[in-house]
Amino acid sequence: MTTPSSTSLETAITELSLAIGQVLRRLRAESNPDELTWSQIVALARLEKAGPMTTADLARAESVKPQSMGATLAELEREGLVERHPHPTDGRQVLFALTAEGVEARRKRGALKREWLLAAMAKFDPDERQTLMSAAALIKRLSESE
Amino acid sequence: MTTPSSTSLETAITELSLAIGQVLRRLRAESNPDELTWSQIVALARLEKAGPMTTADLARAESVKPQSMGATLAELEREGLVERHPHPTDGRQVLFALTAEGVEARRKRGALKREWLLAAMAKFDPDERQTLMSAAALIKRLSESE
DNA sequence: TATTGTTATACTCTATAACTATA
DNA sequence: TATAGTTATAGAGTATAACAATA
Repeated sequence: MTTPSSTSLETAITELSLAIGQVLRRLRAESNPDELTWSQIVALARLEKAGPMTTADLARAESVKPQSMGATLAELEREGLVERHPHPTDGRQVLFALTAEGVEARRKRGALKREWLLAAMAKFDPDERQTLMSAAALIKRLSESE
Repeated sequence: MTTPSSTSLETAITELSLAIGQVLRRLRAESNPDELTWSQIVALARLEKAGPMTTADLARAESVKPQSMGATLAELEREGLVERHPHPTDGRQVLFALTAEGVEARRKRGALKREWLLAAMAKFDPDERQTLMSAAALIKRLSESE
């Protein structure tokens, strides 16, 4: 833990985590009153990819507490972007599913963030884009670590 | 914007941004009552790297509003981790600098997050670590885009 | 007993708006 | 006028604690 190589690994980790934090602040800042919030986009994207899920499963998948995910889902439900269905066999559980409006909203009301990222990525050369795409998969594994 | 290649770029971008968000949530979750918050770590790291800075410069560097950075610095000052110095020529500006306690705190009170990241990185092979380190520099450029 | 979800409450982070002091 | 910083207020995101319903 005190060898030169782990020290440089630690420096690199600091740089990586600072950079990650900053990109997320930039993404959050790309917004207008109609735009979905980041946590809403994340929840909708997860439901679209994985199909109907319970609050607890969504919370586990996104590394937040069930109460926090519950608040996000309550707001999405209020806007008609998700709807709840009873679980077929377990009366405690509630399955949340995207509505047609939810699919539409995810495409349209996250546009500014997507456009900012696309424009920023366009400034990289193909090799650099490839590195970022490879890194995306690794960062995903990183977030699932432990 | 509708060609196959930009579509796959867009998919990759979505994956990248979701992964980035999730890593940051994991990092935030690695905490105990003594641990510094993420925004405190970021501000201390910036001051340590770049030397004394004004609120406005720090805010620009981290893509937040001066008022937001002011709140972070006020808390750090209350804990004795930074101190303010008058600007030599401009009476409006205030230069914030790390104290000895600030240097110490950055090393010790962000330990859980650093340990989690180190442990997670240890699970990658050398090629993958190299990809992540290259990506760190690119992600930094991404955050500075525009 | 353990799990799912809800309600209540609080803290962090960030924003906007209005203000003061200095340039 | 323009800029640096402060104060006041609000909203998003998340957490913990206490509870009810179901398994």
